[in-house]
Amino acid sequence: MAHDERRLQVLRAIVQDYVSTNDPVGSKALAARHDLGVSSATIRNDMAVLEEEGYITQPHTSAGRVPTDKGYRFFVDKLSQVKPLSIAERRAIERFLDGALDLDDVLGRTVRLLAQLTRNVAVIQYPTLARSAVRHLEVVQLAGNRLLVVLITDTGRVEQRSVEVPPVTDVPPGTDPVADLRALLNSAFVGAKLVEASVTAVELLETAPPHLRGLVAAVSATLVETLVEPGEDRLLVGGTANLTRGGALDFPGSLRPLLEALEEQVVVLRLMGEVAPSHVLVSIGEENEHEGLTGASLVSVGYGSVGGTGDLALGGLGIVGPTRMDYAGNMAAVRAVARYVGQLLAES
Amino acid sequence: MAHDERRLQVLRAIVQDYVSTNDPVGSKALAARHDLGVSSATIRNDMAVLEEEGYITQPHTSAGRVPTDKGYRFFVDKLSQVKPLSIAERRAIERFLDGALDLDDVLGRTVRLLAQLTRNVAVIQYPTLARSAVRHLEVVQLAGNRLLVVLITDTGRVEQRSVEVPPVTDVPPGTDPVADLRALLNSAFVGAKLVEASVTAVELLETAPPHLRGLVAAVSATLVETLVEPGEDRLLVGGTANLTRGGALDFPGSLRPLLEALEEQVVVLRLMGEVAPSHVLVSIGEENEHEGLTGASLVSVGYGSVGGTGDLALGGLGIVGPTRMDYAGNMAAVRAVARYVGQLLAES
DNA sequence: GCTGGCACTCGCACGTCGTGAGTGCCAACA
DNA sequence: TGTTGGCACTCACGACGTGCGAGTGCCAGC
Repeated sequence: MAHDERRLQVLRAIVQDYVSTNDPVGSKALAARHDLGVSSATIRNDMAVLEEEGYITQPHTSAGRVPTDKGYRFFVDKLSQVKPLSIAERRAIERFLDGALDLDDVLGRTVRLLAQLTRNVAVIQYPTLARSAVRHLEVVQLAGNRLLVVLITDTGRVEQRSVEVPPVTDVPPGTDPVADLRALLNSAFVGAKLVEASVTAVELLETAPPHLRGLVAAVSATLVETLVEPGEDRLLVGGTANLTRGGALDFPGSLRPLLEALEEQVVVLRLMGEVAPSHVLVSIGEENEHEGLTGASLVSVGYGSVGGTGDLALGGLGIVGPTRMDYAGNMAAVRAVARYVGQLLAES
Repeated sequence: MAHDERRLQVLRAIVQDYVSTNDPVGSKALAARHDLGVSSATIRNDMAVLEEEGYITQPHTSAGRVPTDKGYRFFVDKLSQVKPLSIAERRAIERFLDGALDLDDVLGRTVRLLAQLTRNVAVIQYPTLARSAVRHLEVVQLAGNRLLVVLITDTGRVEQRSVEVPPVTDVPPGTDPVADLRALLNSAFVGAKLVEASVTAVELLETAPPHLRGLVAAVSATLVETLVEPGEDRLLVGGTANLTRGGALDFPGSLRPLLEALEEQVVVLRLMGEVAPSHVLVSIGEENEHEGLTGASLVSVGYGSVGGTGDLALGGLGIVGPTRMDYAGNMAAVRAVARYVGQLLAES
């Protein structure tokens, strides 16, 4: 029907106008700013229907209309057109990210870049341990019966854990248990995916020389814990200052809960969940379960790719902002940055 | 003079009342809440003098008085009495920090603890590299001619750097340059303070076998850069949600500049500068040079101690909050936490 | 099914005004 | 000389009233 078609255009126009002006948009203004070919009266009728269907709402009688979460959702799914990045933006991405050396550096630059590009809070997850492989393991003796185990993954991530180990007995003369342990661990784990580590650990324990078994058991246990627990994934957050853009308008319930949610990284990590590099995930307002985020939207996507299918990501990155955001632009920015980061990491 | 004495008590009372109520305090309320033994009229006279001297000011005619930065400064220097922590607070510190294993864990817990205890933003600096000694160096071959160098310090801090190295020529048969490099670096650097590293590096370069000199030079250069540059010090920030406590009252110019300053860690790091474990440093409002912090105060102190004199700290920790804060309480909390963290780190 | 017209609603900005906390000054007192 | 009660004055703030105007819903006509 021609009706439906136009109604959707009205919805699109409302979203666009509201996002750019931050004022509830009325039928008259809409007719003036977009040539929809109909009068404001007709638009009013359409708006009434849209409101009845729950896509828009009015803050108070005789104010303009504002999109609801459902309205944004529809806009994102059906109405928004891919918005190619400007050349300046593409350039900014390259200029910003080229020259990064370490993983830390790459992620740090990325988060700043995304925050600047989208003028929102940017988040990036460290490459998830579960999908990484072991490049090297280092064991250093600490005071007492504690060992420091340093894990270096093929993505360049470095994690350390302090491990309490049982005392070693029956050491064959002329050998160094720590050095032996190091050699043993490396020969067993290097090159293995971390998901397989628990299996490897069991095998290793059986074949290890008796006097090292205590050490191997303790260290393996820590390694396995470290990666089974998804809470161990780390998140980098940047651009929180952007939350204050637009005064207190954007986040009515004050931004305290939002800041809390961002500090409790788990919340955001769970939301980003299983993002794939191929598909930008948008989570709008009330769709977010955590209460601190119910007034915000998250746009995220996976970066890097693991395995042949390319549908597993090394980690996720994205932005957090008011529901009233430029979804099309932000989706494009997030996707472009993720792609570039993926390339960068693949090179090293 | 008895005069002066009483005037100072008036100033103290004003600071205390204002901090707890967040309302400009008038002569009458002051006379009612504190028994200063004089009437409100007399207090008015004292207030006039205090205002003339710049310790207090009135937001507008016929409102109460509010302390100026100078007033807070005087209060902190001369008037505040040490406020011992409650038993509950001491307990909280122990409960919160005991059971931490890694350095990361200790610092993470500390920052959360401080934020919770003082209800402000907490910051903690990683143990500064310059004052740490090398416990171990690890070298891992990356793709191409890149090496990953991992530095483990005696404070448990782990830092990695990716180093571009020149191709190695004239490798004697049967030797592994990377393994040789690792052995060489460890025998030279382990146990050495990082401040002396540049000297050590020069010596090492002279004695190294010719075919390894390129590698040694590149890696040493990176190591030296890493620690000479104080900007490499890292900062952990927590409790930013506390900035929103008290609505927009506390930070009139909105908290955007403050959030920016906190993200630009350098700013805070420079402010904490050379904190000693023995002395709590308070930096109030306009005393802070960085413009984002001119509406805030920083209370910081060093933790851990290096060398016999005990006046060099491993790093600093502290809190950032509105100038209108409970200085006495916060100074006590910061000092107590720092002392405890110092103990924790000394044990390991 | 679209349009212009019209009556109606109601949040917001603005001006007025009373209130009260707080001040400065002064004369009297110790 | 320092303290006190008294008094006139100031002025931010909140309550109240009001006009404006954007926006709406509805209806008759095309």
